Amino acid sequence: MSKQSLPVVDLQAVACCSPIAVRPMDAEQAAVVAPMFKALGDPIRLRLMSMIASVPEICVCDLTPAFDVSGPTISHHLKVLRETGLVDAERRGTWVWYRVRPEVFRQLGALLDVPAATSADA
Amino acid sequence: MSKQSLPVVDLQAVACCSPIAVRPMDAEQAAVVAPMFKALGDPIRLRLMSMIASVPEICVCDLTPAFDVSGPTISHHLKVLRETGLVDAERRGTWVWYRVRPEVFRQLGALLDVPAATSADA
DNA sequence: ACCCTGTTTCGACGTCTGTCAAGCTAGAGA
DNA sequence: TCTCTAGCTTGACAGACGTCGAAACAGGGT
Repeated sequence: MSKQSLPVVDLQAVACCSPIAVRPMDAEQAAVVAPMFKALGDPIRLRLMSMIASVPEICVCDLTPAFDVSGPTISHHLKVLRETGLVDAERRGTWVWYRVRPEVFRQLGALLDVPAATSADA
Repeated sequence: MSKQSLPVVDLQAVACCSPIAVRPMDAEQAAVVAPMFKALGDPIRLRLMSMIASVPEICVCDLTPAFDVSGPTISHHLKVLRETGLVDAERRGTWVWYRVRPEVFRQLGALLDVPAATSADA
């Protein structure tokens, strides 16, 4: 479980970024951030992420029934979200609980911010 | 050029969405939005997007030299961004100019917003 | 006509997706 | 404590999809 092996999401690299509508991203930043967007680029993972993000924490047993794919498939997708550092998992007794990593999630959102008066507003 | 064939980005479906940290996304919303995140899920496309978003508009001739891949490859990635509806292209004389579609871009960012006091803050 | 810019086509290669089967962990019952 | 069962994850595989470049094509200037 990722409780004891939290993926090192070079938060520095993300946290120091301005919104992409403000300053172009360099290659290293892009290499760190792209996998996160990629992880959200699958409908199932996006829904998983939204289900996890909209509550403090949620049990896998509540996630799986919401989809038409098998348990292992959900587990695979959750693994992608975990390895990308977007979510954190913890086993408590029989069940595994997932929750978002707010710092990572927030930074990701910050990249897409559109500052009030940006040229992109044209 | 996509000037005369702007991809219909069911903006309704996106615009009506709360941030995913507020309310889980249904399958249809996810199907519309996921391709956009997917488009940003490649380091080259992410950098292209950031270069385009950080200025009012930009010429392909300024984009291509910034990367170590061939012209056709850049063109491929730009096509993905175009077809996803994230950017718009227009030929003016010899060169093609790209610019973001602010509504789409803004809505995408809104999905990742973290409302001030959300449970995700735990 | 010729050249330049950018896109498209096509093919090779790698990566991702989803299922089945097996493995592992935790709690329940004897 | 030992075994049984449930819950999830991991491994291995086949099929689908994405990535990239060489070459061919179209649009525009001169």
